[in-house]
Amino acid sequence: MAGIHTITETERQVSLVLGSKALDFESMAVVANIFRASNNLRNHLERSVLQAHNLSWTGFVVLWVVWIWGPVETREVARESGISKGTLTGVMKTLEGRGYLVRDRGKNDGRLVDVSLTKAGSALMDGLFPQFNQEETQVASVLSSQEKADISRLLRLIASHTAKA
Amino acid sequence: MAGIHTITETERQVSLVLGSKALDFESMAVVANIFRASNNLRNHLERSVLQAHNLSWTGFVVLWVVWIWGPVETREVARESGISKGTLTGVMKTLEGRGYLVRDRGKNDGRLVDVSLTKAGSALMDGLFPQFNQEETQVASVLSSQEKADISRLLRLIASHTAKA
DNA sequence: CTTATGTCGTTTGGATGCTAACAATAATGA
DNA sequence: TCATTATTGTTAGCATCCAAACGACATAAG
Repeated sequence: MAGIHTITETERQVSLVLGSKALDFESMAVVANIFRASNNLRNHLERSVLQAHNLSWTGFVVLWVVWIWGPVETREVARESGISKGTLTGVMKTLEGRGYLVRDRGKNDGRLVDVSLTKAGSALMDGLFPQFNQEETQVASVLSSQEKADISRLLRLIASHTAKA
Repeated sequence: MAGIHTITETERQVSLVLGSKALDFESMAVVANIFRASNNLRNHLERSVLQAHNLSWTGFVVLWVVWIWGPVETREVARESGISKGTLTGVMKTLEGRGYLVRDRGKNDGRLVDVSLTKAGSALMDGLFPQFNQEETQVASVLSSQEKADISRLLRLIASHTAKA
C-alpha cells in the first residue's frame, strides 16, 4: 500500500474533518481504490519488467499500441495510448532515437503521419510482452477466475461511462 | 472510452499478432481495464472539478492529504499522495506560492518539515471536496450498491498485493 | 479559383514525475 | 567523545504531460 492509512482510517478522518456534511463514502471508496490499484500496479510493472529495458510506462504503452495496430496514424496512437498529441510527439522522438519505431508522412493525406515498429522494436516487444503478461498473471492471481471477470466488467462500466461525460 | 477499439477487439488483435503463444487474456483484461478506468476517471475529474480552480490532479491530491491529516510531515504526505519526495517538493513550492499551504521546520527533529493548510487552502477544500465527491457519486452511479462494495474489495486486494511485491 | 473552415502533427511554456546525489540533522556505538 | 551510519527534505537532470498556439494540408461553399 502506498499510504500509511487504510481506506477505513481515511474515511473516519474525512468524516471527522467534514463533520456534519453528507458524503458518499461508498463512491469515494470506489474512486480511491481505482487510483490506488492503478498507481501500485504501474509502479510494480515499471520496476519488475520495464526498468531493465530503460523503458518508461508511456514509452511501453506507445510501443504496445504500434506493435498491435501498426502501421497506424499518430492521432490513433495518441487516443489509444491515452495521452495528448503533444506528449506523443515527444515520446515518439525518444523512441525513434533509440531505433524502436519510424515515422512516415502519409501519401494520400499530407497531414497524417504513419507510425510503425522497426525490427529492433518488434524484437523488443516479442520478448517483452510475454514477460509483461506473466507479471499481469501474477498480480491478478489474488482473484478467482470469476472475480477477474467481475472486476473487468465493472471497470468497463466505469470507463465507458466516464468517457462520454 | 479513450481508445477507438474495445477490449474485445484489442484482445483479438493481440492474439492475431502473437499467434500461437499462450497468453492470459483474463488477467490482461483486469490490468488493462484498471488503467482505462483510472485514466478516464482522472481526465473526467480534472475537467469537471479541478480545471476551474487551475488545480492539477497531483496538486489536488496533496492538498487533500494535508487537509485531512494536517499538520503532517512531508514524508507522510509523499507516501499518502503516492508521489516521490522530489516531486512533492516541487508541487508544494507551487501550492505554497499560491498561498494554499505553509511549511515549518520541525522543532524536535530538525530534518522534518511540517505541512499545513492556510486559511485560503482550507476554504478552497471546504468548497471543493463536496463538489468532488458529488462527481464521484455521479461516475459511480452506473454501479449498484452491492457492485460498489464488490469492486472496492477486489481493487483493494490488487492494491495491497502489488504494494508488497 | 478562392476564401473559409477544419484537421493533423509539431512546438512552446509551464507543471509534474522519477532517480540519484547532496547537505543537514539525528542516532548509534565503541 | 567522535566517527559511523541512517534519515529527511532539497536539488539537479532528464523524461513525460497538457493546453494552446502554430504552420501545413485538406475540404467545402460560393
